[in-house]
Amino acid sequence: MESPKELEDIKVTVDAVIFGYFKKNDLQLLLIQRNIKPFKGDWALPGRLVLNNENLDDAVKRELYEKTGIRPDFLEQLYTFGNVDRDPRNRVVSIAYLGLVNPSYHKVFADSDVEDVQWFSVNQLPKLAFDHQIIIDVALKRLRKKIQYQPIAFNLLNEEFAFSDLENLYKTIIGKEIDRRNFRKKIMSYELLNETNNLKKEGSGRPSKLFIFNQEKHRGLEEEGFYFEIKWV
Amino acid sequence: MESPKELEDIKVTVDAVIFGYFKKNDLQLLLIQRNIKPFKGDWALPGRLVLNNENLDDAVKRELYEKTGIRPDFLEQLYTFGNVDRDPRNRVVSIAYLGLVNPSYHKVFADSDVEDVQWFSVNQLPKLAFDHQIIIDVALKRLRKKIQYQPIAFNLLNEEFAFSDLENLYKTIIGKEIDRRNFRKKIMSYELLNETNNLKKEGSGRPSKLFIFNQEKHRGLEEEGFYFEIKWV
DNA sequence: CCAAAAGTGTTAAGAGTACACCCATGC
DNA sequence: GCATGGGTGTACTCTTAACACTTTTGG
Repeated sequence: MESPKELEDIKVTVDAVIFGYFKKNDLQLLLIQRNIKPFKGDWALPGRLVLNNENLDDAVKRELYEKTGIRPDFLEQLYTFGNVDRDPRNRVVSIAYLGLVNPSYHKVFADSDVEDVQWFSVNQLPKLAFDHQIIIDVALKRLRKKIQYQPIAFNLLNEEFAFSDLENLYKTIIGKEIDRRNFRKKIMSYELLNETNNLKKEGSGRPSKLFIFNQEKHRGLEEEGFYFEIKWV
Repeated sequence: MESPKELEDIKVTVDAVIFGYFKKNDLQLLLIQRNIKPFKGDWALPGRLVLNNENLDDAVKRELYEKTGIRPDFLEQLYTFGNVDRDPRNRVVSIAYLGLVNPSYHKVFADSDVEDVQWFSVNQLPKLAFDHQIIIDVALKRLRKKIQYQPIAFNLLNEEFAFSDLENLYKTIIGKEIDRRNFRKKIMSYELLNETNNLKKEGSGRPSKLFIFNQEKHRGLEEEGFYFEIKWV
C-alpha cells in the first residue's frame, strides 16, 4: 500500500507575519523579496528551514533578526500550513508565526541572501510567493479577533502613546468606526494604563496626555483569571 | 557557522487529542498503548509520520480511522509542538489536532501495530509518552475556552439530546456549577435547537424533551457574522 | 478668533445574575 | 404518595450604546 514515493521526506520551515503600525490608518506588513527560485523577484514572508538543533520559536526569532533586523515585541504561533502542493520543489510544512512590532524601534535592513526587505500596507500587498497570501489572511483574521480579547495592540505603539493613537489603531485593524467616549471608558475601566506627565504636541489641536501600558499589572490580573474584552469594539 | 549536524533532518508527525463524552461528569480521551520503543507499553496520543503525498488533515483522519476506528465529527488543528528534545530518537515536529466525537457512534478497536486502544477519563490519565501530557493540557484549555464561543460541544452528544445532557456536559468541561435556568435561557435565545417529538425516559423523574442542534442554521448565522457566546458559563 | 484634536457625563435599553416552585414520571 | 429529575418567570443589577459640547493648543 505504501510506495517508496510515499516515504516521508518533508522539509520544515517557519514563516513570520510581522505587523507594524506606522501612522493613522497604516497597518503594514514586513516582506522580503526573494532572490532565488522559485518565485525569484516575488515578495514573500520572511522564513527558512528549521535547523535540527533549534526550537521552532528560536528559528523564527533568529531568522527575523538575521534577515531583517527585527526582534518582535509580541510573537506567537499562528497556524501550520502543510498542504502537499505548497512548494513546487519539495513537500514543505511551514509553521507560521504572528508578530507585532513598533517599526520606529526597529530599523530594517536586507541580509545578503535577500534581495530587499520592505514594509507594505496590508491593503496594497504585492503578489506573493507560495501560499503566503493565505497565511497573511489567516494572520489578519487572528489579529482582528485577538485585539478584542487580549491587550496586545500596545506592542504596535510607542511605549508612551496618546489615547487617540490607540483608538486609531483599533479603528484601523478592525476597519470600523468606534465611539471615542465609550472606547475610552471601557479601556480605562481596566486600569491598565499609567498616565505620564508628558504630552504629545503634534500638528494642531489640543495636546494629548501620554500613557504607558502596565504590563506587570496585566500579567498579575491574568494570573487571577482576569480577561480583557472589548465587545465588537 | 553551520555544521553538518545542524542540517535539517526533521520528521513530521500528526497527533490527535480526541475527546469523548460518556455520561454525566465523564469526559474521556482516546489513547493508544505503544508496542514499540521508546516508551513501549506506555500510553500515547494516536499519531504517526505524515506521508509525502498527504495533507496534514488527511493524515490525522486516516491515522485515526485506521488505528482506532474513529472518524471525529469535529477536528481542527490545535498547535504545533517542535521542541528539540521531544523524541529521543529524532527531531520530530508534531502538528497536534483536537477532535470531538460521540463515542457511542464509534466502536474503537486496536489496529495490529498498536497494543491497545482505550478511553481514559481526563481526570485519571495514565503516564504518557513523549510530551503528550503537555499537548493534552493545551487541548483541554482550548476546549474549555472554545465551547464558550463556538457551539462545538454538540459533537460530543447524541444527535438527539436532552437539555440536561448539554448542561452536564458544560459543567463537566468547565468544571463549575451553572445556573440551570439562566443557561437554558441563554442557549435557547440563539434559536439553534430544534425540538423533536421524542422524549428521553431514563431512571426516575420526569422524561425530558429531546433536541437537535441545527447545523445549517448555525452555518447561516455564522456567515452573517453572528457569534455564539456563553459568558463564563 | 478660528481650526483642529482632546477630553468628558448622562440616559435609556439590553444583558446578566440570583433565586424557588410546580410538573411528569416510576416505584 | 414520594422520590427523582425536568421545566419555567421575575426582579435587580450591571453593562452597553447612543449621543454633543467644552477645552487647549497653534496659527
